[in-house]
Amino acid sequence: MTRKGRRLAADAGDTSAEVDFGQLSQSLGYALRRAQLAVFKNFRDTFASLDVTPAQYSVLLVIGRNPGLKQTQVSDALNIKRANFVALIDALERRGLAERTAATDRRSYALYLTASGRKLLKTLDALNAVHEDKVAASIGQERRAQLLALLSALTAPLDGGEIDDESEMGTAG
Amino acid sequence: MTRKGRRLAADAGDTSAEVDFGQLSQSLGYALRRAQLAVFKNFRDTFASLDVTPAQYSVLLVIGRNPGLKQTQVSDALNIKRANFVALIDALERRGLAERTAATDRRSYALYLTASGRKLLKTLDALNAVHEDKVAASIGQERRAQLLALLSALTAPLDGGEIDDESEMGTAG
DNA sequence: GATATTGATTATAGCGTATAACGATTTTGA
DNA sequence: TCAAAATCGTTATACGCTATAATCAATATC
Repeated sequence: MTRKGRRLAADAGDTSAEVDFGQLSQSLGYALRRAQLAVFKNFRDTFASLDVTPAQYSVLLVIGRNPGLKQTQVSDALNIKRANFVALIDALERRGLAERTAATDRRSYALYLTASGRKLLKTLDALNAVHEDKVAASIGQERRAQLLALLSALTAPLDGGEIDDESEMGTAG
Repeated sequence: MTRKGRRLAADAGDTSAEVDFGQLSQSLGYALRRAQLAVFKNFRDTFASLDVTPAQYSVLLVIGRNPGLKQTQVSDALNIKRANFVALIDALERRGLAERTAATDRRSYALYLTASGRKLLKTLDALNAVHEDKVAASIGQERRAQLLALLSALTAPLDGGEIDDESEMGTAG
């Protein structure tokens, strides 16, 4: 029996008592939020033993693949305000995973991973593959790829190019 | 060469300078996060004139569709900690949109929308339809439905049922 | 009727995010 | 060349969202 509206049993009122979610059941934003929280929770659980957050992994990954970037470049790429990036890179440096080195432009630093940072990143990449597999398990690789495609199709226009109020919409299929 | 990794032009270093995102480009979590932020931003923009947040809309909607629920039931349904729900419902009550009324169980309140709350909710529902249309415009109704289905298929198992570490995975397609 | 549980609340702490302002440095353009 | 503007990293700060523990009143349990 596939109920269309999402419903939950209320632990409190033991009788009947299910909650009608109305249009929330058809809301992309609500579904995205729930999915994102669930996936991030899985990520955090997977990475908990190494004490690495999603944001930290993304920073290590970007520095590892783009050695020598300055802070602004990394933070811009990851949509992190440069002011908030300071504490992030501080923590990674304190743990001996990344380092700020002098750049030709003396206002900035060139960021690199340390040997230990590169080594950890390899572990993290492997863990991340495990995490992605776990997440994809419920829908399978094919649907996972579909989902990725749909998400970037959804994100790109909202993110960068403004949506014109006057533009025809709804028949993009 | 079609670069597989997502890349961004660096505004700073004018030459070359694109950022390699590596496995982030194929990460469901990262894609979900970006999509969710983009969609929520669109929501906030759409609802800004009425000063209603996504959380507030969800509360009004659930109370409107389930009059008489107690705070715990609403907050549980929306995955809001009951402690944090207090300020939320306080604000709605202060604005004259919802009200706490005496319940038979005198520890709790029965929540209802006021007349003004019901009226606003109608406006919000209309606005929400506009918002959803705007969001769906980039991918069309068909793909929007696909996306919703994929998201709930992804969320449900991670959310409720634990994923067994020993279970076979990856070939669910 | 003593004890445990529930519902709402307060206080508090943490994290993520946002802005403004600052000092040092580099770039610019008159 | 030199003053003004822009850039880079940083600090301070504030807001929102989330999480936990503790409290009080009321109810349920046995």
